[in-house]
Amino acid sequence: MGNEIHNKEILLIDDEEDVLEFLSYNLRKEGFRVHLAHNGLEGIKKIKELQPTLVILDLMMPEMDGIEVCQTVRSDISILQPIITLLTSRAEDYSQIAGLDAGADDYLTKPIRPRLLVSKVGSLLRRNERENIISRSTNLIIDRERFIVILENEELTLPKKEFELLELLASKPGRVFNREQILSTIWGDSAIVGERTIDVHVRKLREKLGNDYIRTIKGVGYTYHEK
Amino acid sequence: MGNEIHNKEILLIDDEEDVLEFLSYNLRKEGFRVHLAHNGLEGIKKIKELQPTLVILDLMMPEMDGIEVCQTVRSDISILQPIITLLTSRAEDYSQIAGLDAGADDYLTKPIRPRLLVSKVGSLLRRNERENIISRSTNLIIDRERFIVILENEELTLPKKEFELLELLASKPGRVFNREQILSTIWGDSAIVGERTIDVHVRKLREKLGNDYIRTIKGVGYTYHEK
DNA sequence: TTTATGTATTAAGGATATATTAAGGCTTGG
DNA sequence: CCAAGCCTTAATATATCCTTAATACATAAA
Repeated sequence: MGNEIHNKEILLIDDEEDVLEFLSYNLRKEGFRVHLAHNGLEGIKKIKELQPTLVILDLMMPEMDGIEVCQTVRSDISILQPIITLLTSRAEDYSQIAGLDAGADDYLTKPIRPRLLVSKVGSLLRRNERENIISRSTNLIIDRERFIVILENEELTLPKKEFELLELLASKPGRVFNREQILSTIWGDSAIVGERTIDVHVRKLREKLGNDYIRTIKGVGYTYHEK
Repeated sequence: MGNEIHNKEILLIDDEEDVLEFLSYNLRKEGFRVHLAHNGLEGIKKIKELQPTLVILDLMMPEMDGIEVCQTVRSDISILQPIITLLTSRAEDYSQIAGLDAGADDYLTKPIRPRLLVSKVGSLLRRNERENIISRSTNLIIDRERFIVILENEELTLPKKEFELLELLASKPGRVFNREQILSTIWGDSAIVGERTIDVHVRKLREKLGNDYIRTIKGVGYTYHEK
């Protein structure tokens, strides 16, 4: 252990020196590249400088608490959005939800166990570099990193929703996704948009890909199918 | 509520005790039979022991995360394959798709709303009651996920009603379904359609499958029979 | 053989789900 | 601030599926 190489920056923001030390010690031991900040303002400044992949952020801090930092970061378009994990004490269950509302991705509960910390961080970072979808038979590549689609050697840049929709459908060629599944995956469980919206995006995709890739199963859903 | 009887095993795998408690409480209240595991390895062990119908699996766990568990389970042919649902945090949007790639069937997003949980679990278990139908002797496969029928290596896409009718008949080869049963299964108990409608759908099926599969028992009903 | 009963077959219309288009509101980048 | 592009909605068009109804056929009972 500790001999894995990580090339992503992690920023820890906490007002308590011991926590910073504890976290950074355990993460550095495993080869993570860790930076520190002692309060919210310094944290935001360093986020802009370092463009970290992951930020671990204490919820309780003087001056500017975790939620505020989170909201500030999320609403600042000049920031390359990091994964944000909140540090909370066990009993503050509601703060977790408030944190998620503010745009946090996950949370860690104190007291923190080193092994859990390390594996969670590893898992969060891994999640960040997802595999591309490649389908040989249809000659389709979905490049998640560059956010482009390559179809029959032609490069396409799709708008976000279209990209996500194609990504979902192509993730399981042949499988029929019903409207409910599509809505909850792409728009979230509290789906606010009308069902017709899906049709429109499908339309756009067909316009760009051709009509042969996405098949409608009337009354059931849509499916991406290999030719 | 809670007075329904479920005879299928559900396994929850999560490293956080509170989550396990929250989930199991809400599911048990509704009469589901719930088992617990605290990490991936224990989870896999219990999957082998219990052969659960449904596994709810946290994506983020120390040691072995949800994706790994999922892949392990899916590639182990000694395991009677359960339905796998991943628990994800809200903002990890694409992990849902990564999860699908890894062989998960569905996912739940944290924070979890009890009602959504219960209804989703119910519908997942129900889905499982009608698994894919495979008949060796007639060379028929009914693939519900892809919503297609494969007969003698030929792929057919049937309209919804025809699909459902064939699905019903083929679920018990040799058994005769009377019109009442067919109506209430496919059209629901508040059947509004005339009986002749069934004949028409049978006709369409015979047109597509050939005349040898669905047999009429005059005055009684229809049956799917092996050759 | 005739009649009665239940099913088969066909075509047409109605019903429903989806396709298509255009427009408006929003966000974003210059 | 304007221009461009994106997302969603709403209105309309289209397509496919479902159902009905009319007629033909088959079988068994009278």
